[in-house]
Amino acid sequence: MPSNAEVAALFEELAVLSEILGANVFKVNAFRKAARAVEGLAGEACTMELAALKEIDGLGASTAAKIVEFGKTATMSELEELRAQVPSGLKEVLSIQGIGPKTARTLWTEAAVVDLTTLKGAIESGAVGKLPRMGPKTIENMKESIAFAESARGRIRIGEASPIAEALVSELAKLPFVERVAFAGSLRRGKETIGDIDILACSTDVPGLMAAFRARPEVAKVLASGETKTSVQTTNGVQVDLRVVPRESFGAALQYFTGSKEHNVRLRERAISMGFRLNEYGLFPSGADGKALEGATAVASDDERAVYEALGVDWIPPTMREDRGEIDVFLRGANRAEFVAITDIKSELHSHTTASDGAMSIDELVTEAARRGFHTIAITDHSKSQFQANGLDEVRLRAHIQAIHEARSRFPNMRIWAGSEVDILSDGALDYDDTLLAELDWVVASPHAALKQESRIATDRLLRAIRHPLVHVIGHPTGRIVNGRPGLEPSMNELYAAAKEHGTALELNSHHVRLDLRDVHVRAAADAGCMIAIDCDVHRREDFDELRFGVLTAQRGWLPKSQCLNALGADALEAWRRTKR
DNA sequence: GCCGTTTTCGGCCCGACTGTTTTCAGTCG
Repeated sequence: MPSNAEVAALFEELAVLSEILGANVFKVNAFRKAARAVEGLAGEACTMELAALKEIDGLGASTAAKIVEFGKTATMSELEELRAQVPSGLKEVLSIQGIGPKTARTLWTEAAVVDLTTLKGAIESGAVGKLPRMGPKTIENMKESIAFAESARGRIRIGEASPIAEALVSELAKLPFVERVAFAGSLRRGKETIGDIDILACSTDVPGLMAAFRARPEVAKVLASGETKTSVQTTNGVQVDLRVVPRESFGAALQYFTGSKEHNVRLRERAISMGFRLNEYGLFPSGADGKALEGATAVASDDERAVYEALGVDWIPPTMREDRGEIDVFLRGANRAEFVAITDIKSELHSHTTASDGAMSIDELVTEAARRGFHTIAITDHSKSQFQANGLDEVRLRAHIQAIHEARSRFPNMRIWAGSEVDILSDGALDYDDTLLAELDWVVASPHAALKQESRIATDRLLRAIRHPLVHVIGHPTGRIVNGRPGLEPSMNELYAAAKEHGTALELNSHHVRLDLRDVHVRAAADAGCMIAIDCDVHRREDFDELRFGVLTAQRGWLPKSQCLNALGADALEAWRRTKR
């Protein structure tokens, strides 16, 4: 069964192709809106009935029918027709900075451009220069953008972008003429990958701030520098944009530059319906004709929270600003769950010691967990099949269990569980027999090998582990690596249903290269009533710091505190553990 | 193509910037 992400990609393609063909921009937007609606869906779109699909905000008769058609026939006839009309290479032409749908269409129809190669040829031959609005400056920019696209690294992982952004913000904050500085954009929203880093600042000396920014040692190249915006490329290839705004607009600008674009569109629509206009300078009353009132004072502008509140909405966490229904949930006075926060996390349920491939001893690990304010730590070294990770055979595991039990007397205030991260073998069997598993306090079962299995086989493999009566948690359920490998692609809905039925938790592995479950999975699992364990899969001391990425992802998945194992108190968590023993 | 406590038709978010223009189209975020 095709995933929602696949269906969303088809609507996105539909949008791009119809855009190139010169379709009504609102129709194009409707396709994009449909893509987001499908992406954010809890259930699997292709299994839903036409009537149910039409009820979804952003889908209508036409888009719902396309989903049904795709579910039945694995094709979308309208998309196939568009694909037949537009050269497939035009999509890469459209992805070049500065080339939009109008230009792409003109290049194609007037200069026979069908991909990047023919575009470069048409520039060299002078054919592009003969087109309307194609002056020397535009062509020069186009050449640079092509070169950049051919060398660009693409999006980087949040765990790589965060340290760069935090270091820059903290250095800029030290400058005497900097009043406020913060990062915004997808980094603030906690997305798993980041395209570029947006930093927002207020300063009493804007030229001085711009100069100081350009002079930072991590800056490799200044891409552009004006009165309100400077763009640079850092030595590790990341683009950073610094935008300077008036102090009284900081809150509105922070809201605006945090996005997402789609969330902002919804918020502005709401502003209009309430007789306001919202932009990056503030929320302003509008006149009877809907236009901005000349010289009107902002209702809210310096404080981001006030912008939301003036629109009758409680402050929405940046992680949830994706136009997935959050504005309705945060309407003032609406009933909603308490979503998990990093301060709620009081246990680590997946960790490794030097017994397998970790860097800390049992005592070092427990000491660090205690220092972080946790009440419980589960020690879960690798099982025997993970020989490259020094996995424990039965004899070593029994000795390790003994050593963990002995550590309890040295840490009377900590609950220390003897556990294992047991491999889920390719057929779904576990790497130890049930007798040994029953001697453990805590069992995390994870797939490590055979991560390219066909979907049905992967589903059955994971279902077998979920149904196993001695398994507490399924660790990094898909085995994907962000920007690395796709991992297993099981039928997630079957996993959620089984996890709910058998009382088995699913892990959200916090490490920024894993983030597995991913945000949309967390949302669907939470809707299905599953319990989620947010774990750091600790190998080294600093791995505990990965927790923030796990919590950001959990918030992006709207995880209620009540469905997060690590947010339970010590006794409640103990009681949950015992349901499997 | 979607949507409706003004609407089933006629709207659909907003401003900055750039390069090309002689008043604005196109792109971007």
